[in-house]
Amino acid sequence: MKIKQDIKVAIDAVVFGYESKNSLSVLLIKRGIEPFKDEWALPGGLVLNDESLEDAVERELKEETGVTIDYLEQLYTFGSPNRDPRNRVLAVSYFGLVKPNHFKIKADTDAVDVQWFHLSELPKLAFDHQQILDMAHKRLKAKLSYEPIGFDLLNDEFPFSDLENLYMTILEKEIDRRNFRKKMLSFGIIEETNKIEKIGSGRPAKLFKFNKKKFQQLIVNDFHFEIKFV
Amino acid sequence: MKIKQDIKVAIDAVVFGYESKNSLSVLLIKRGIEPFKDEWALPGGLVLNDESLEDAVERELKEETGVTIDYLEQLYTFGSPNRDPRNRVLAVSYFGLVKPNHFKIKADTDAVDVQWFHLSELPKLAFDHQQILDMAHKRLKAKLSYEPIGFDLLNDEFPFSDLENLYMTILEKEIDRRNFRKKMLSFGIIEETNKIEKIGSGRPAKLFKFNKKKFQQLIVNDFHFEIKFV
DNA sequence: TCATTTATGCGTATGTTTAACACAAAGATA
DNA sequence: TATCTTTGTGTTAAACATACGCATAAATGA
Repeated sequence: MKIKQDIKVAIDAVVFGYESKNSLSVLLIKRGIEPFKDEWALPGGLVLNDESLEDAVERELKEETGVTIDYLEQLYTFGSPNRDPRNRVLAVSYFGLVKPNHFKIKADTDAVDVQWFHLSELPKLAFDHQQILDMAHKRLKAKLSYEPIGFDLLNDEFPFSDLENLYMTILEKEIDRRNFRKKMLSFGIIEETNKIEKIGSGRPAKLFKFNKKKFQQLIVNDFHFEIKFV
Repeated sequence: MKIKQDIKVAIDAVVFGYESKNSLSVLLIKRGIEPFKDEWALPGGLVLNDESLEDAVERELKEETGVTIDYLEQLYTFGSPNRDPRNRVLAVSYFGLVKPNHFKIKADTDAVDVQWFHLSELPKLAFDHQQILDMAHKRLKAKLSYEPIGFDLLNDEFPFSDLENLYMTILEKEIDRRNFRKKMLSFGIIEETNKIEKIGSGRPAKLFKFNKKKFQQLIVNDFHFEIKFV
Protein backbone atom coordinates (compact mmCIF):
# COMPACT_ATOMS: atom_id res chain seq x y z
CA MET A 1 0.00 0.00 0.00
CA LYS A 2 1.20 3.44 -0.90
CA ILE A 3 2.03 6.06 1.68
CA LYS A 4 0.42 9.40 1.01
CA GLN A 5 2.80 12.09 -0.15
CA ASP A 6 3.32 14.77 2.49
CA ILE A 7 5.39 17.63 1.09
CA LYS A 8 4.63 21.32 1.49
CA VAL A 9 5.46 23.82 -1.23
CA ALA A 10 6.91 27.23 -0.44
CA ILE A 11 8.52 30.05 -2.36
CA ASP A 12 11.53 32.10 -1.31
CA ALA A 13 12.67 35.32 -2.90
CA VAL A 14 16.16 36.75 -3.17
CA VAL A 15 15.63 40.43 -3.93
CA PHE A 16 18.57 42.64 -4.86
CA GLY A 17 18.70 46.40 -4.75
CA TYR A 18 21.46 48.79 -5.77
CA GLU A 19 21.72 52.13 -4.09
CA SER A 20 25.06 53.60 -4.93
CA LYS A 21 28.61 52.76 -5.81
CA ASN A 22 29.93 49.68 -4.09
CA SER A 23 26.79 48.55 -2.39
CA LEU A 24 24.59 45.76 -3.60
CA SER A 25 21.89 44.95 -1.05
CA VAL A 26 19.56 42.06 -0.31
CA LEU A 27 16.14 42.21 1.26
CA LEU A 28 15.73 40.12 4.41
CA ILE A 29 13.05 39.66 7.03
CA LYS A 30 13.25 38.67 10.66
CA ARG A 31 11.11 35.61 11.23
CA GLY A 32 8.19 35.98 13.64
CA ILE A 33 7.47 32.29 14.07
CA GLU A 34 9.22 29.01 14.68
CA PRO A 35 11.35 27.46 13.39
CA PHE A 36 14.20 29.96 13.42
CA LYS A 37 12.08 32.55 15.23
CA ASP A 38 13.83 35.94 15.43
CA GLU A 39 16.45 34.96 12.91
CA TRP A 40 16.96 36.62 9.55
CA ALA A 41 15.67 34.85 6.46
CA LEU A 42 14.63 35.36 2.87
CA PRO A 43 11.09 36.62 2.40
CA GLY A 44 8.77 33.79 1.37
CA GLY A 45 6.13 31.35 2.52
CA LEU A 46 3.72 28.62 1.59
CA VAL A 47 1.95 28.70 -1.76
CA LEU A 48 -1.83 28.89 -1.65
CA ASN A 49 -3.87 26.15 -3.30
CA ASP A 50 -5.10 28.24 -6.19
CA GLU A 51 -2.34 30.70 -6.84
CA SER A 52 0.59 30.43 -9.24
CA LEU A 53 4.15 30.42 -7.95
CA GLU A 54 4.76 33.93 -9.26
CA ASP A 55 1.60 35.20 -7.60
CA ALA A 56 2.78 33.66 -4.36
CA VAL A 57 6.08 35.52 -4.62
CA GLU A 58 4.37 38.84 -5.25
CA ARG A 59 1.91 38.28 -2.43
CA GLU A 60 4.55 37.32 0.10
CA LEU A 61 6.77 40.24 -0.85
CA LYS A 62 3.86 42.61 -0.52
CA GLU A 63 2.79 41.17 2.81
CA GLU A 64 6.22 40.88 4.34
CA THR A 65 8.21 43.75 2.90
CA GLY A 66 6.03 46.19 0.94
CA VAL A 67 8.62 46.23 -1.82
CA THR A 68 7.61 46.41 -5.48
CA ILE A 69 9.60 44.14 -7.72
CA ASP A 70 10.89 45.24 -11.14
CA TYR A 71 12.32 41.99 -12.41
CA LEU A 72 11.55 38.46 -11.36
CA GLU A 73 12.71 35.07 -12.52
CA GLN A 74 12.71 31.58 -11.14
CA LEU A 75 16.04 30.55 -9.68
CA TYR A 76 16.08 26.96 -8.49
CA THR A 77 14.02 24.48 -6.54
CA PHE A 78 15.52 23.17 -3.34
CA GLY A 79 14.05 19.87 -2.38
CA SER A 80 16.31 17.94 -0.05
CA PRO A 81 14.14 16.07 2.47
CA ASN A 82 15.63 17.71 5.56
CA ARG A 83 16.01 21.35 4.69
CA ASP A 84 13.22 22.24 7.10
CA PRO A 85 13.65 20.73 10.57
CA ARG A 86 9.93 20.04 11.00
CA ASN A 87 8.08 18.94 7.91
CA ARG A 88 9.38 18.45 4.45
CA VAL A 89 9.11 21.73 2.60
CA LEU A 90 10.04 22.21 -1.02
CA ALA A 91 11.36 25.69 -1.76
CA VAL A 92 10.90 27.12 -5.22
CA SER A 93 13.25 30.08 -5.12
CA TYR A 94 12.99 33.26 -7.12
CA PHE A 95 15.41 36.01 -7.86
CA GLY A 96 14.29 39.61 -8.16
CA LEU A 97 15.55 43.12 -8.74
CA VAL A 98 14.15 46.47 -7.59
CA LYS A 99 14.88 49.96 -8.88
CA PRO A 100 16.19 52.61 -6.48
CA ASN A 101 12.75 54.29 -6.66
CA HIS A 102 11.20 51.32 -4.98
CA PHE A 103 14.12 50.78 -2.69
CA LYS A 104 13.26 53.15 0.12
CA ILE A 105 9.70 51.99 0.72
CA LYS A 106 10.60 50.05 3.81
CA ALA A 107 11.96 53.17 5.50
CA ASP A 108 8.41 54.14 6.50
CA THR A 109 7.84 50.90 8.30
CA ASP A 110 11.07 50.92 10.18
CA ALA A 111 9.62 49.11 13.16
CA VAL A 112 8.80 46.07 11.05
CA ASP A 113 11.31 43.27 10.87
CA VAL A 114 12.42 43.80 7.33
CA GLN A 115 15.69 45.34 6.22
CA TRP A 116 18.13 45.80 3.37
CA PHE A 117 21.54 44.28 4.04
CA HIS A 118 24.70 45.02 2.18
CA LEU A 119 25.94 41.83 0.63
CA SER A 120 29.19 42.21 2.52
CA GLU A 121 27.48 42.49 5.90
CA LEU A 122 24.99 39.67 5.99
CA PRO A 123 23.68 38.15 9.21
CA LYS A 124 23.48 34.42 9.67
CA LEU A 125 20.48 33.14 7.75
CA ALA A 126 17.79 30.60 8.64
CA PHE A 127 17.34 27.25 6.85
CA ASP A 128 19.48 26.84 3.73
CA HIS A 129 18.85 30.44 2.80
CA GLN A 130 22.53 31.34 2.59
CA GLN A 131 22.91 28.72 -0.08
CA ILE A 132 19.94 30.09 -2.00
CA LEU A 133 21.31 33.60 -1.72
CA ASP A 134 24.71 32.50 -2.97
CA MET A 135 23.14 30.91 -5.98
CA ALA A 136 21.13 34.04 -6.71
CA HIS A 137 24.22 36.21 -6.46
CA LYS A 138 26.08 33.93 -8.81
CA ARG A 139 23.18 34.06 -11.25
CA LEU A 140 23.03 37.84 -11.08
CA LYS A 141 26.73 38.12 -11.82
CA ALA A 142 26.53 35.70 -14.71
CA LYS A 143 23.39 37.13 -16.19
CA LEU A 144 24.51 40.72 -16.09
CA SER A 145 26.98 39.88 -18.83
CA TYR A 146 24.59 38.47 -21.35
CA GLU A 147 21.21 39.99 -20.56
CA PRO A 148 20.46 43.66 -19.99
CA ILE A 149 18.98 43.17 -16.53
CA GLY A 150 21.20 45.83 -15.00
CA PHE A 151 18.66 48.45 -16.00
CA ASP A 152 16.20 46.96 -13.56
CA LEU A 153 18.49 48.09 -10.78
CA LEU A 154 18.64 51.70 -12.01
CA ASN A 155 16.05 54.41 -12.36
CA ASP A 156 14.50 54.85 -15.76
CA GLU A 157 16.84 57.71 -16.57
CA PHE A 158 20.40 57.46 -15.45
CA PRO A 159 23.81 58.95 -16.09
CA PHE A 160 26.25 56.60 -17.75
CA SER A 161 28.46 56.53 -14.70
CA ASP A 162 25.67 54.85 -12.73
CA LEU A 163 25.64 52.03 -15.21
CA GLU A 164 29.40 51.73 -15.11
CA ASN A 165 29.48 51.63 -11.34
CA LEU A 166 26.68 49.09 -11.24
CA TYR A 167 28.64 46.74 -13.48
CA MET A 168 31.85 47.25 -11.57
CA THR A 169 30.14 46.71 -8.24
CA ILE A 170 28.33 43.54 -9.21
CA LEU A 171 31.08 42.01 -11.29
CA GLU A 172 33.69 43.11 -8.75
CA LYS A 173 36.00 44.22 -11.51
CA GLU A 174 37.58 47.39 -12.76
CA ILE A 175 36.17 48.30 -16.14
CA ASP A 176 37.56 50.82 -18.58
CA ARG A 177 34.98 53.56 -18.64
CA ARG A 178 35.55 54.50 -22.28
CA ASN A 179 35.45 51.02 -23.71
CA PHE A 180 32.43 50.15 -21.62
CA ARG A 181 30.52 53.13 -22.91
CA LYS A 182 31.49 52.42 -26.49
CA LYS A 183 30.33 48.83 -26.30
CA MET A 184 27.12 49.57 -24.44
CA LEU A 185 26.12 52.23 -26.94
CA SER A 186 27.06 50.00 -29.88
CA PHE A 187 24.14 47.70 -29.13
CA GLY A 188 21.72 50.49 -29.92
CA ILE A 189 19.44 49.73 -27.01
CA ILE A 190 20.25 52.81 -24.95
CA GLU A 191 18.89 56.22 -25.80
CA GLU A 192 20.13 59.65 -24.98
CA THR A 193 17.55 61.90 -23.37
CA ASN A 194 17.85 65.66 -23.61
CA LYS A 195 18.06 65.94 -19.87
CA ILE A 196 21.21 66.71 -17.97
CA GLU A 197 21.96 65.82 -14.41
CA LYS A 198 24.07 68.31 -12.51
CA ILE A 199 24.93 67.19 -9.03
CA GLY A 200 28.22 67.51 -7.21
CA SER A 201 31.35 68.65 -8.89
CA GLY A 202 32.55 67.61 -12.29
CA ARG A 203 31.02 67.92 -15.70
CA PRO A 204 27.24 67.40 -15.69
CA ALA A 205 26.15 64.15 -17.27
CA LYS A 206 23.59 63.46 -19.96
CA LEU A 207 20.85 61.13 -18.82
CA PHE A 208 20.29 57.93 -20.73
CA LYS A 209 17.36 55.58 -21.06
CA PHE A 210 17.12 51.86 -21.74
CA ASN A 211 14.94 51.26 -24.79
CA LYS A 212 13.31 47.98 -23.91
CA LYS A 213 11.12 47.84 -27.00
CA LYS A 214 14.10 48.23 -29.27
CA PHE A 215 15.86 45.46 -27.40
CA GLN A 216 12.92 43.10 -27.76
CA GLN A 217 12.74 43.82 -31.48
CA LEU A 218 16.42 43.07 -31.86
CA ILE A 219 16.55 39.77 -30.02
CA VAL A 220 14.12 38.28 -32.53
CA ASN A 221 16.90 38.47 -35.14
CA ASP A 222 19.74 36.65 -33.41
CA PHE A 223 20.86 39.84 -31.75
CA HIS A 224 23.24 39.09 -28.97
CA PHE A 225 23.84 41.29 -25.94
CA GLU A 226 27.13 40.67 -24.25
CA ILE A 227 29.29 42.73 -21.94
CA LYS A 228 32.54 41.15 -20.92
CA PHE A 229 35.65 42.78 -19.63
CA VAL A 230 38.73 41.27 -18.09
CA MET B 1 -9.00 30.02 9.35
CA LYS B 2 -6.35 28.67 7.07
CA ILE B 3 -7.10 26.09 4.40
CA LYS B 4 -4.63 23.24 4.34
CA GLN B 5 -2.25 23.26 1.43
CA ASP B 6 -2.98 20.47 -1.04
CA ILE B 7 -0.29 20.33 -3.70
CA LYS B 8 1.46 17.22 -4.96
CA VAL B 9 5.09 17.25 -6.05
CA ALA B 10 6.29 15.36 -9.10
CA ILE B 11 9.40 15.26 -11.22
CA ASP B 12 9.59 15.02 -15.00
CA ALA B 13 12.67 14.23 -17.03
CA VAL B 14 13.59 15.33 -20.52
CA VAL B 15 16.29 12.91 -21.61
CA PHE B 16 18.21 13.50 -24.82
CA GLY B 17 20.21 10.95 -26.77
CA TYR B 18 22.30 11.36 -29.89
CA GLU B 19 22.76 8.44 -32.20
CA SER B 20 24.18 9.73 -35.41
CA LYS B 21 24.35 12.69 -37.70
CA ASN B 22 21.17 14.71 -37.82
CA SER B 23 19.21 12.91 -35.18
CA LEU B 24 18.72 14.14 -31.67
CA SER B 25 16.23 11.97 -29.79
CA VAL B 26 14.07 12.27 -26.70
CA LEU B 27 12.96 9.51 -24.39
CA LEU B 28 9.18 9.20 -23.98
CA ILE B 29 6.83 6.76 -22.28
CA LYS B 30 3.26 5.81 -23.03
CA ARG B 31 1.15 6.42 -19.97
CA GLY B 32 -0.57 3.41 -18.45
CA ILE B 33 -2.96 5.30 -16.20
CA GLU B 34 -5.35 8.22 -16.29
CA PRO B 35 -5.19 11.09 -16.93
CA PHE B 36 -3.92 10.97 -20.50
CA LYS B 37 -3.92 7.16 -20.49
CA ASP B 38 -2.25 5.72 -23.61
CA GLU B 39 -0.78 9.06 -24.59
CA TRP B 40 2.93 9.83 -24.82
CA ALA B 41 4.54 11.79 -22.03
CA LEU B 42 7.84 12.54 -20.35
CA PRO B 43 9.05 9.94 -17.86
CA GLY B 44 8.36 11.05 -14.30
CA GLY B 45 6.12 10.73 -11.28
CA LEU B 46 5.46 11.69 -7.70
CA VAL B 47 8.34 12.24 -5.31
CA LEU B 48 8.47 9.95 -2.29
CA ASN B 49 8.38 11.47 1.18
CA ASP B 50 11.98 10.74 2.05
CA GLU B 51 13.81 10.90 -1.24
CA SER B 52 15.57 13.86 -2.83
CA LEU B 53 14.39 15.22 -6.15
CA GLU B 54 17.41 13.81 -7.95
CA ASP B 55 16.81 10.40 -6.42
CA ALA B 56 13.24 10.56 -7.60
CA VAL B 57 14.40 11.24 -11.15
CA GLU B 58 16.81 8.34 -11.12
CA ARG B 59 14.24 6.01 -9.63
CA GLU B 60 11.52 6.91 -12.12
CA LEU B 61 13.88 6.62 -15.06
CA LYS B 62 15.02 3.24 -13.89
CA GLU B 63 11.45 2.04 -13.28
CA GLU B 64 9.93 3.41 -16.43
CA THR B 65 12.66 3.25 -19.02
CA GLY B 66 15.70 1.31 -17.81
CA VAL B 67 17.96 4.04 -19.17
CA THR B 68 21.13 5.09 -17.37
CA ILE B 69 21.67 8.81 -17.27
CA ASP B 70 25.09 10.40 -17.87
CA TYR B 71 24.30 14.02 -17.14
CA LEU B 72 21.46 15.51 -15.12
CA GLU B 73 20.51 19.01 -14.14
CA GLN B 74 17.42 20.73 -12.88
CA LEU B 75 15.55 22.57 -15.59
CA TYR B 76 12.58 24.50 -14.25
CA THR B 77 9.63 24.11 -11.91
CA PHE B 78 6.22 24.31 -13.47
CA GLY B 79 3.59 25.30 -10.96
CA SER B 80 0.53 26.74 -12.59
CA PRO B 81 -2.55 25.61 -10.65
CA ASN B 82 -4.25 23.86 -13.55
CA ARG B 83 -1.51 22.00 -15.34
CA ASP B 84 -2.94 18.70 -14.14
CA PRO B 85 -6.68 18.31 -14.81
CA ARG B 86 -7.32 16.51 -11.51
CA ASN B 87 -5.30 17.68 -8.54
CA ARG B 88 -2.73 20.41 -8.38
CA VAL B 89 0.65 18.89 -9.19
CA LEU B 90 3.89 20.80 -9.14
CA ALA B 91 6.40 19.52 -11.67
CA VAL B 92 10.09 19.94 -10.97
CA SER B 93 11.57 19.18 -14.36
CA TYR B 94 15.02 17.81 -15.08
CA PHE B 95 17.09 17.65 -18.18
CA GLY B 96 19.38 14.73 -18.88
CA LEU B 97 21.79 13.32 -21.42
CA VAL B 98 22.74 9.73 -22.20
CA LYS B 99 25.73 8.36 -24.09
CA PRO B 100 25.18 6.17 -27.13
CA ASN B 101 26.37 3.17 -25.06
CA HIS B 102 23.35 3.53 -22.83
CA PHE B 103 21.08 4.44 -25.64
CA LYS B 104 20.10 1.00 -26.83
CA ILE B 105 19.10 -0.48 -23.49
CA LYS B 106 15.45 -0.16 -24.21
CA ALA B 107 15.72 -2.38 -27.28
CA ASP B 108 15.55 -5.46 -25.05
CA THR B 109 12.27 -4.41 -23.55
CA ASP B 110 10.65 -3.59 -26.82
CA ALA B 111 7.22 -4.55 -25.61
CA VAL B 112 7.23 -1.87 -22.96
CA ASP B 113 5.70 1.48 -23.71
CA VAL B 114 8.90 3.46 -23.84
CA GLN B 115 10.59 4.78 -26.96
CA TRP B 116 13.14 7.18 -28.38
CA PHE B 117 11.64 9.80 -30.67
CA HIS B 118 13.52 11.96 -33.09
CA LEU B 119 12.99 15.55 -32.14
CA SER B 120 11.53 16.21 -35.56
CA GLU B 121 8.93 13.45 -35.29
CA LEU B 122 7.35 13.93 -31.90
CA PRO B 123 3.87 12.70 -31.04
CA LYS B 124 1.40 14.92 -29.23
CA LEU B 125 2.38 15.01 -25.56
CA ALA B 126 0.31 14.83 -22.38
CA PHE B 127 -0.05 17.69 -19.88
CA ASP B 128 2.24 20.65 -20.56
CA HIS B 129 5.06 18.30 -21.48
CA GLN B 130 5.61 19.84 -24.90
CA GLN B 131 6.36 23.11 -23.19
CA ILE B 132 8.81 21.43 -20.82
CA LEU B 133 10.48 19.67 -23.72
CA ASP B 134 10.81 22.92 -25.64
CA MET B 135 12.47 24.55 -22.70
CA ALA B 136 14.88 21.65 -22.31
CA HIS B 137 15.77 21.78 -25.97
CA LYS B 138 16.42 25.49 -25.73
CA ARG B 139 18.60 24.93 -22.68
CA LEU B 140 20.57 22.20 -24.41
CA LYS B 141 21.23 24.45 -27.38
CA ALA B 142 22.28 27.34 -25.21
CA LYS B 143 24.40 25.31 -22.86
CA LEU B 144 26.29 23.46 -25.54
CA SER B 145 28.01 26.72 -26.36
CA TYR B 146 29.40 27.54 -22.98
CA GLU B 147 29.69 24.22 -21.14
CA PRO B 148 31.28 21.06 -22.45
CA ILE B 149 28.19 18.92 -22.01
CA GLY B 150 28.33 17.65 -25.56
CA PHE B 151 30.71 14.91 -24.43
CA ASP B 152 27.91 13.38 -22.39
CA LEU B 153 26.17 12.57 -25.65
CA LEU B 154 29.18 10.79 -27.14
CA ASN B 155 31.07 7.66 -26.20
CA ASP B 156 34.19 8.12 -24.13
CA GLU B 157 36.37 7.87 -27.20
CA PHE B 158 35.18 9.49 -30.36
CA PRO B 159 36.45 10.72 -33.71
CA PHE B 160 36.44 14.47 -34.10
CA SER B 161 33.82 14.29 -36.79
CA ASP B 162 31.32 12.95 -34.26
CA LEU B 163 31.81 16.04 -32.15
CA GLU B 164 31.43 18.30 -35.15
CA ASN B 165 28.25 16.60 -36.26
CA LEU B 166 26.85 16.71 -32.76
CA TYR B 167 27.32 20.45 -32.60
CA MET B 168 25.91 21.01 -36.05
CA THR B 169 22.90 18.83 -35.34
CA ILE B 170 22.00 20.41 -32.04
CA LEU B 171 22.78 23.99 -32.97
CA GLU B 172 21.18 23.49 -36.39
CA LYS B 173 24.00 25.36 -38.03
CA GLU B 174 26.77 24.72 -40.49
CA ILE B 175 30.13 24.94 -38.78
CA ASP B 176 33.51 25.24 -40.43
CA ARG B 177 35.18 21.94 -39.62
CA ARG B 178 38.69 23.42 -39.52
CA ASN B 179 37.92 26.37 -37.30
CA PHE B 180 35.83 24.22 -35.00
CA ARG B 181 38.61 21.74 -34.51
CA LYS B 182 41.19 24.45 -33.91
CA LYS B 183 39.08 26.13 -31.26
CA MET B 184 38.07 22.92 -29.52
CA LEU B 185 41.65 21.74 -29.27
CA SER B 186 42.82 25.17 -28.10
CA PHE B 187 41.02 24.71 -24.78
CA GLY B 188 43.30 21.85 -23.92
CA ILE B 189 40.53 19.68 -22.49
CA ILE B 190 40.52 17.08 -25.24
CA GLU B 191 43.15 14.41 -25.51
CA GLU B 192 44.33 12.37 -28.42
CA THR B 193 44.33 8.64 -27.81
CA ASN B 194 46.62 6.37 -29.78
CA LYS B 195 43.64 4.54 -31.18
CA ILE B 196 42.42 4.88 -34.70
CA GLU B 197 38.95 4.18 -35.97
CA LYS B 198 38.69 2.82 -39.46
CA ILE B 199 35.16 2.39 -40.65
CA GLY B 200 33.68 3.15 -44.02
CA SER B 201 35.61 4.89 -46.71
CA GLY B 202 37.88 7.87 -46.23
CA ARG B 203 40.91 8.42 -44.11
CA PRO B 204 40.75 6.63 -40.73
CA ALA B 205 40.24 8.98 -37.80
CA LYS B 206 42.18 9.36 -34.56
CA LEU B 207 40.03 8.85 -31.51
CA PHE B 208 39.85 11.64 -28.94
CA LYS B 209 38.89 11.74 -25.30
CA PHE B 210 37.40 14.46 -23.13
CA ASN B 211 39.67 15.06 -20.15
CA LYS B 212 37.16 15.95 -17.48
CA LYS B 213 39.72 16.28 -14.70
CA LYS B 214 41.73 18.76 -16.70
CA PHE B 215 38.59 20.74 -17.36
CA GLN B 216 37.67 20.86 -13.69
CA GLN B 217 41.15 22.03 -12.81
CA LEU B 218 40.96 24.78 -15.37
CA ILE B 219 37.58 26.23 -14.41
CA VAL B 220 38.94 27.05 -10.97
CA ASN B 221 41.12 29.70 -12.60
CA ASP B 222 38.60 31.74 -14.56
CA PHE B 223 38.94 29.41 -17.52
CA HIS B 224 36.13 29.95 -19.94
CA PHE B 225 34.82 27.36 -22.37
CA GLU B 226 32.95 28.85 -25.28
CA ILE B 227 32.11 27.57 -28.72
CA LYS B 228 30.26 29.96 -30.95
CA PHE B 229 29.94 29.91 -34.68
CA VAL B 230 27.57 31.81 -36.93
C1' DT C 1 38.28 85.73 -11.33
C1' DC C 2 41.16 82.32 -12.28
C1' DA C 3 43.70 78.08 -11.34
C1' DT C 4 42.46 73.52 -9.51
C1' DT C 5 39.67 69.56 -9.04
C1' DT C 6 36.39 66.30 -10.66
C1' DA C 7 33.90 63.85 -13.74
C1' DT C 8 32.15 63.49 -18.67
C1' DG C 9 32.75 62.70 -23.57
C1' DC C 10 35.35 61.44 -27.78
C1' DG C 11 39.16 59.38 -30.59
C1' DT C 12 43.13 56.52 -32.06
C1' DA C 13 46.84 52.90 -32.07
C1' DT C 14 47.83 48.07 -31.02
C1' DG C 15 47.18 43.32 -30.35
C1' DT C 16 44.19 39.35 -30.34
C1' DT C 17 40.52 36.57 -32.07
C1' DT C 18 37.34 35.11 -35.59
C1' DA C 19 35.95 33.87 -40.26
C1' DA C 20 36.88 32.45 -44.84
C1' DC C 21 39.32 29.56 -47.55
C1' DA C 22 42.90 25.60 -50.13
C1' DC C 23 45.21 21.65 -50.32
C1' DA C 24 47.76 17.39 -48.75
C1' DA C 25 47.29 12.65 -46.59
C1' DA C 26 45.29 7.99 -45.78
C1' DG C 27 42.52 4.49 -46.78
C1' DA C 28 38.29 2.24 -49.55
C1' DT C 29 36.35 1.15 -54.04
C1' DA C 30 36.34 -0.71 -58.42
C1' DT D 1 46.16 2.50 -60.53
C1' DA D 2 42.77 6.14 -60.91
C1' DT D 3 38.93 7.92 -58.26
C1' DC D 4 36.22 8.80 -54.23
C1' DT D 5 35.72 9.94 -49.50
C1' DT D 6 36.91 11.59 -45.16
C1' DT D 7 40.65 13.30 -42.13
C1' DG D 8 44.25 16.58 -40.93
C1' DT D 9 46.89 21.13 -41.23
C1' DG D 10 48.07 26.11 -42.58
C1' DT D 11 47.44 30.95 -44.17
C1' DT D 12 45.32 35.44 -44.46
C1' DA D 13 42.26 39.43 -44.06
C1' DA D 14 38.81 41.44 -41.43
C1' DA D 15 36.58 42.24 -37.08
C1' DC D 16 36.86 43.04 -32.42
C1' DA D 17 38.88 43.96 -27.84
C1' DT D 18 42.20 46.44 -25.15
C1' DA D 19 44.87 50.19 -23.69
C1' DC D 20 45.44 54.55 -23.68
C1' DG D 21 45.51 60.40 -24.30
C1' DC D 22 43.28 64.38 -24.09
C1' DA D 23 39.65 68.05 -24.60
C1' DT D 24 35.36 69.64 -22.27
C1' DA D 25 32.11 71.36 -18.69
C1' DA D 26 30.98 72.38 -14.54
C1' DA D 27 32.05 73.06 -9.06
C1' DT D 28 35.41 74.61 -5.65
C1' DG D 29 38.15 77.70 -3.28
C1' DA D 30 42.23 80.67 -3.00
